[in-house]
Amino acid sequence: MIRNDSVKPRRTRMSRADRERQMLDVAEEVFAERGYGAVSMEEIAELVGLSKPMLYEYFGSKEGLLLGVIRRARGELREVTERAVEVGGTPEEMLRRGYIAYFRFGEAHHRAWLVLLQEPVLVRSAAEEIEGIRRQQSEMMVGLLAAHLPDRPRRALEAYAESVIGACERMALWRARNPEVTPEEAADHLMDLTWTGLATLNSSGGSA
Amino acid sequence: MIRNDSVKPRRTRMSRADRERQMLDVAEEVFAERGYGAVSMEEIAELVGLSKPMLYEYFGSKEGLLLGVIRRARGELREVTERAVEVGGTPEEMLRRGYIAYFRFGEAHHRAWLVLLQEPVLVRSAAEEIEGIRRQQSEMMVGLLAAHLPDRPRRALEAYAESVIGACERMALWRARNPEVTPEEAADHLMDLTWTGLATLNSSGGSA
DNA sequence: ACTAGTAACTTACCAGCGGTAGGTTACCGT
DNA sequence: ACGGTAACCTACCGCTGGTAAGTTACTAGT
Repeated sequence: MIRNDSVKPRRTRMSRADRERQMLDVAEEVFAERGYGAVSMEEIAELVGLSKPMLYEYFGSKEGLLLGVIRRARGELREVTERAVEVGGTPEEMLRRGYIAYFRFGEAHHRAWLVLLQEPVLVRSAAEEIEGIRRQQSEMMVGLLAAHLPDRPRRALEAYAESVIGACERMALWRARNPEVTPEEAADHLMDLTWTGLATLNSSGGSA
Repeated sequence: MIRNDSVKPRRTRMSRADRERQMLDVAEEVFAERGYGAVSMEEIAELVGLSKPMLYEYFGSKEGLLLGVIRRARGELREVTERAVEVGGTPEEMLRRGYIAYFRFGEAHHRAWLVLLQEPVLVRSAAEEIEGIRRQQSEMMVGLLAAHLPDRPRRALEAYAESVIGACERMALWRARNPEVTPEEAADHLMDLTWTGLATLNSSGGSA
């Protein structure tokens, strides 16, 4: 049988792990670029250079694929922020370093970032999965706050943690619209709000 | 021709405005309950008691329907918070009243609320629409802050506003998981964080 | 070097969804 | 009584997510 590689190019077979990473890369890019709903599985498969059923073998469903993308990105983010916080120092320094790490991650992985911030709540079945990761994020934050505010009830600390995370996410989105703002600057603004507080901000210096 | 009303019940014809409101009510409930992706237009039409093309005549597309739900809810929310802030008083009072109004709205319209917070990210066009409304939200917040912090550059005020909005949204989601937290309590926590600031929080009283 | 096994990959299909064209029915003004 | 029009329906289409069943290429054992 004659092979015509120019029409049907030789598909290089890959190991499970490599293929999976490649699929996630493609999905991440295209979800971020055009949105989950606007991209078909067929199209993703074509971009990867495979046929659709392969995606389903690896991820089970379209939701599963999105979930894979989100999980990977969240994992990397968690690693980065935790490392930044675990250096130690005063609570203020830790908080600030955490903020900076968070925004730097957004800069470096900015495609993954968009997916992470914009798509997660979509998937109903993924809600629990996401919830777990969030709880980790929140736990870390609560731990940090507990060291600094030992007298506060845990409920209050949870509320602070949740609010801080929300502020971070929104700030990251704002930064995406204002790319000239550096991670350090963004962190300064957040420190002004969450650390110094609006009350004392008009008398003290704060960020420029 | 013989009419059998028990099989095909008499559909009460309604005026444009009434039908539209009814459609939005149904869509809001079912989107919140099961998620945008898990509900078909056919099903919504059936719940309304009409056939599918009617939905398309009114809203153009499924996205359009979601957009309608979101727009209505956002409009109501904006109205409520603006009214709460426009009463005047010190910046601190205004901010606190704004928070409370925000969380009270979440309690009163809690189905609409879930749609509002969770679904926009899914649909691209909806996300853009939302962005506009958010900008209004942000504008209002910047105005409030500008009165209190006249010396800050506008860029910083924008950053604060954005962060505060993010904190609110996240806090609302947290409250959905902890229903025993009252709107006033949630507002107190947010005031602790954004007004008093974490730095001064361990020495001053703050919320219980 | 030949075969057997298996893991990677494909073609070909389906049900159900969003969306639409074109016809039908009930209400209103005259 | 009778158009006219606005509300409404039936019947269809193309495409998408998802799957069953078969094919191809790499690998290990002899």
